Amino acid sequence: MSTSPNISCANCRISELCLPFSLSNSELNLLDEIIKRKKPIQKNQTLFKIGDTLSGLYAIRSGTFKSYIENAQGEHQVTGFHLPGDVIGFDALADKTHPGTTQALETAMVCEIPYDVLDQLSNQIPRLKMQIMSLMSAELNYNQRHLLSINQESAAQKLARFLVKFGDRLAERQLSSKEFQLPMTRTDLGNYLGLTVETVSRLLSRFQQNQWITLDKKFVTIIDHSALLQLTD
Amino acid sequence: MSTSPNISCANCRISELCLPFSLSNSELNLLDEIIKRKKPIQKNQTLFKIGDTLSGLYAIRSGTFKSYIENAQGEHQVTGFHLPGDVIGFDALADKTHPGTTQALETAMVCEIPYDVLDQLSNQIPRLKMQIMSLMSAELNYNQRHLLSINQESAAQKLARFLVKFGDRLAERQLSSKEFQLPMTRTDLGNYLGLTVETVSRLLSRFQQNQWITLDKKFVTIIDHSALLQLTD
DNA sequence: CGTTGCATTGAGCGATGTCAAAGCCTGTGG
DNA sequence: CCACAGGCTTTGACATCGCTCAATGCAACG
Repeated sequence: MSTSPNISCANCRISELCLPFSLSNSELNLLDEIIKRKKPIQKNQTLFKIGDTLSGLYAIRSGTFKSYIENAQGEHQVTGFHLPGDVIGFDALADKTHPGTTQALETAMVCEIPYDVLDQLSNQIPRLKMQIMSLMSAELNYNQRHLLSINQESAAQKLARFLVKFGDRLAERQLSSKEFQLPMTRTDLGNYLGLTVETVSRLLSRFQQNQWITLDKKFVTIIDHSALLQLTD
Repeated sequence: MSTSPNISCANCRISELCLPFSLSNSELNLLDEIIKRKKPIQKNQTLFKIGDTLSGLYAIRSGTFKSYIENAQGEHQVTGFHLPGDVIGFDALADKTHPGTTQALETAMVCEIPYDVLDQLSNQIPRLKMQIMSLMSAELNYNQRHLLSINQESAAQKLARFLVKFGDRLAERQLSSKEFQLPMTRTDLGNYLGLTVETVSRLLSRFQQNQWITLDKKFVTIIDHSALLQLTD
């Protein structure tokens, strides 16, 4: 089954990721009607920008994205990387405006869930409302864990944890947790982890020397998973 | 008007903070019926602990709290400080279990909004549902900004920003943004900001030497607000 | 009045940032 | 198809900010 533009929610292979709750067929069909399938988004194109009015939430069908906010001087802070099945845009619900920019790291497909219709529909389908709250809650949790890592771990620990977690997220999507592409640049990765590019590069080299991973540009193979894990706790 | 245990939502002086949306009187009365007013929570007592089953959300009527999560070794990461009017517990919605502990920093009063009733009521009052999502979204935003500060700013910048922001949050509550108690220990503050106690202590001393603040134990007076602001951008 | 937790201050060091240079891809246009 | 430009990555030398370790001070409380 492909992720072609015209597939329905009921048949979408990532529906259990983006809205992983047991909706009835009739509920799924309701949802299906409101979802807009957008045309492909090319690498480096933005899905929305800082200050854009909230149009809707987005479920990623394929491809990966990064999100970032800016400080007063226009410097970026990468706030997350998003994979197929992720739903993004929750941070815009508060003031109906996106606080950050979300940009494709490779060609991607998304479904838009228009905000106003979602609002109505979540009244008709209580489970949908709960599901959205649950996703937002999970994001809060994820960010808390990230803060813990950022604040308390060494550069090597942060990077090792990132690699393992990224693999875990891929595994949830039936992909290999041990062999994968890192879709982001070293700079983006360093920015996310609070490290400089140079540190990221040096550490990746060291991990490779230690025979913990192999590296071919953006392609990572985790050889010694337990060594990485051990570093993180 | 006091924050006595038996006051109704309609008359609560912080209702526009904890649920700052225009509910009709009948809606307010509905909300009023479900809210449990808890007995006072003493300093160092916990409101809930890591792993506790979600009972409900909590609106703080008076007092302050800190929240923290733990890593595998039991080390704490302070994830936030909560003031009157804040609603906490959203991070437990995902798996109906609190991922962290919330502890009173001084004697406090809270209202509990039982989860199951909230769930039902949010179906009857769509605006309540939106309000909750909005609060969660705002928390996501706040955490993103915190990450930016943690990752990109120097120790002095982080601390200066914290002092200004804390003052701002007090101002939103009609309290002085320039003269206030820091309810947390230096250790908690350092932990939150990703700094050691010693660094926090040294910086506070330096800020005082620079005539930017005065310090008397936990009581802070901001003398040169603009100097602190300037440091942060 | 002793104990205990919290805060302050100093000295020294090390992890990570900064600065610099070179190499390597990728995409583009001739 | 090749040459070039620009961006990304790697590696090295060096500097420094904030951490670690240690000691002292201070206040609250039993």
